[in-house]
Amino acid sequence: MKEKKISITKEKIKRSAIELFNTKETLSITTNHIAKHAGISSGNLYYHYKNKEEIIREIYTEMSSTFVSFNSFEKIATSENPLKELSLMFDIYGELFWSYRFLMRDSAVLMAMDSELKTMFSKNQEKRISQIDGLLRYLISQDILEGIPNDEIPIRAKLHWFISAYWQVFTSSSSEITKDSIKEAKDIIFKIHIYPFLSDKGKNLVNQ
Amino acid sequence: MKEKKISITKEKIKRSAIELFNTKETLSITTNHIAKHAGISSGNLYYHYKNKEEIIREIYTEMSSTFVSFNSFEKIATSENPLKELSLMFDIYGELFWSYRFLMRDSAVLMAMDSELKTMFSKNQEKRISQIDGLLRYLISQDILEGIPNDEIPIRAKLHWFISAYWQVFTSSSSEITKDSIKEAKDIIFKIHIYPFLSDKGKNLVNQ
DNA sequence: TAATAATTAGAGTAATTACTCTAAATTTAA
DNA sequence: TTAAATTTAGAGTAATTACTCTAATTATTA
Repeated sequence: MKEKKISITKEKIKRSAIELFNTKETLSITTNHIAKHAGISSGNLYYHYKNKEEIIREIYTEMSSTFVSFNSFEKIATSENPLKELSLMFDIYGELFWSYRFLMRDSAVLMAMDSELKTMFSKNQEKRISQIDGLLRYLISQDILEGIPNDEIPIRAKLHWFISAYWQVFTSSSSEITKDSIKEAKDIIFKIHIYPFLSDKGKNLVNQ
Repeated sequence: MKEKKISITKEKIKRSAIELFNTKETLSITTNHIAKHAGISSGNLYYHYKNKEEIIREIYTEMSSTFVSFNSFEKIATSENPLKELSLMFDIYGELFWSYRFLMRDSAVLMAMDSELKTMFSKNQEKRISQIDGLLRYLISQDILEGIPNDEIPIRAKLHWFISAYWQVFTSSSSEITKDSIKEAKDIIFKIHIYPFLSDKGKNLVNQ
């Protein structure tokens, strides 16, 4: 079993990159900036990372696996109050999206610059959408949601993901991303896309 | 009254840019590519345009004013069947979005590279959203739509715009933009966000 | 301790590409 | 027809920035 040694420097590079990307214009940040901010030389940065894209991809992978670790259909399915559980899960995602907000905000830009990242993103996206699809079906099967035509489920799943993932792209076109703008995406999904389809049982769960 | 003389070369540059941006990766297209495709020299291109961004901004302005020329609240408000009129208008927008699809697809990238374009885009966006807001209120006032809480109108207007303008960003993250993917955005707005709120009167209008 | 391996600095390179400059060609005006 | 203005070509520049290379330092191991 090969042990991956965690290099402190490598970690420092990643953290610096996240902080700079989050707080400045992603496009304006060069590898030299990242190295400087990490307090190391440019050559050293390239000793740890093959190139700039690799840094970003590693950050994406980090966020992605954190996401997956919090993401559990079982937890929702076994909960007494699946809707509340879902809401909590959204709050955790919100924190995550905030920590890695440049990835959400500039996803389009980053994908345009790195096709490998685009592939990763796109694959991940498909998984999330089919997960949402399954979740909607589950909530309907449990008579928590009602009145959603079966043939609308796929497009609704797509739409939910679209809002979760792209609302920050939209927001950042006219203002800064804030924790509130992240919460806004959750609100849209719940208030506009879930609550109107609550069964009586579902309504009770929400009011609990 | 100063007459703007239309330069054939300038026009040729614009058309070439649109075609290249639409059909290739926007980021990969250089001014040299555009000049070559237009059959002129690079120096000539810069005689007509101050810089690359100016070309893109001019294309954006062109699309924007075409949009506005088709965009008429009056036409909807005076129509016997406002919903059908709205649907027709969406089809025209769809054509427009197709012709300038790189602007929709890569809006985030382009804005990241040109803050002036971002400002234009953002101002335009605000106008569209308040227009949609007004339209929703009108349809409600005419008892065509019902059941939409008043305090939800602003966020729904935002959401409608978001879907119209950003669905192509989402689509292009996993596949090519097609006329179908543009139509999909319309379908989502109508099927998911309008039809469920149709009054009996509204339903009749749709079935006409 | 000596030898080897891993890490680091930082100067320097290489490639890209937006944009400039000048002189020539063409068009317009007088 | 000649002078002036506009348009064009294309070679060349300038600036940026991702990335390389080498030599030195530090850590590890035998």
